Amino acid sequence: MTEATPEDRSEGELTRYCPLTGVAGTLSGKYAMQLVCVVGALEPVRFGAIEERLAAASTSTLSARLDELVAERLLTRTQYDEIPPRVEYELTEDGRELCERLEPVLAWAEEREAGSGRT
Amino acid sequence: MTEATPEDRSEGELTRYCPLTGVAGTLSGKYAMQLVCVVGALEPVRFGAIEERLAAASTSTLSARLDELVAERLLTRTQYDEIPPRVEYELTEDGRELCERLEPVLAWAEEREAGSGRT
DNA sequence: TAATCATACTGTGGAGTCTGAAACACCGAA
DNA sequence: TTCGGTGTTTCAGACTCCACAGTATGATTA
Repeated sequence: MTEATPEDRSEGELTRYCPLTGVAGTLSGKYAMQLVCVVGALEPVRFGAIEERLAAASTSTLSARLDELVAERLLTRTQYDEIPPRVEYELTEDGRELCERLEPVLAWAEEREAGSGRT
Repeated sequence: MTEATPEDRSEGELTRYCPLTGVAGTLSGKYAMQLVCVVGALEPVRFGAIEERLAAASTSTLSARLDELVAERLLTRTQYDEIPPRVEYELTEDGRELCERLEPVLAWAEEREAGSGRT
């Protein structure tokens, strides 16, 4: 019960980052963050187009991740009963909000990769 | 070679999100994002303090994640040869940049968890 | 007619990675 | 001698990912 160090670090917030539920957990999946941004950039976008951009991911992984994101209501899946089948993904409003916040992170990460002067 | 659909989506960017190297990969680890922000908020911070904030993660996971982040040069580890041992983690400049971009994401995610009106 | 194509997945097996509980190492203090 | 406080490492089990093949439908082609 040593609650003697609340660390009034002025930062103020410091909310409980603990349980990693919902979005935070979903975003830990491989390609999840990229996926959100890819959809955000191309929407409405079909499965095949996503595959092209994220060529490194397997279809099953993509499919799973997509399902998770839909379950989290970050994006919507619209299926057109045509032949051949067509499915389109779009961001929900929540998804768009997330995407906006995520983009700076990814952009920074890529830039960092690029200019990673090894020495 | 059907390069007929460059999708001049005006968004302009659309950089290759493909290989998921470096930071993007590291951030996919469980608690990685939270970890960066926790260190950012409390630095310089000791291992034990991190554990308190991220109580849901095990020490080994934390340790591994910390190592990865150090390897990515997102944070520094300073070990003091005292008894009992003391180790302090701090953000590097890169880490701080990342943290700044990450915080909006996490804040939003938490907020969303909180106000997840089920209907 | 029969074979082929296009799309968006789904299923399988195995390889690989990650996880948490507990044990470990250290040495001063009691 | 036993204890206490730190941070790291071990280990077996759980989980995730990948490559690849297969499913379904109907238009198109030979």
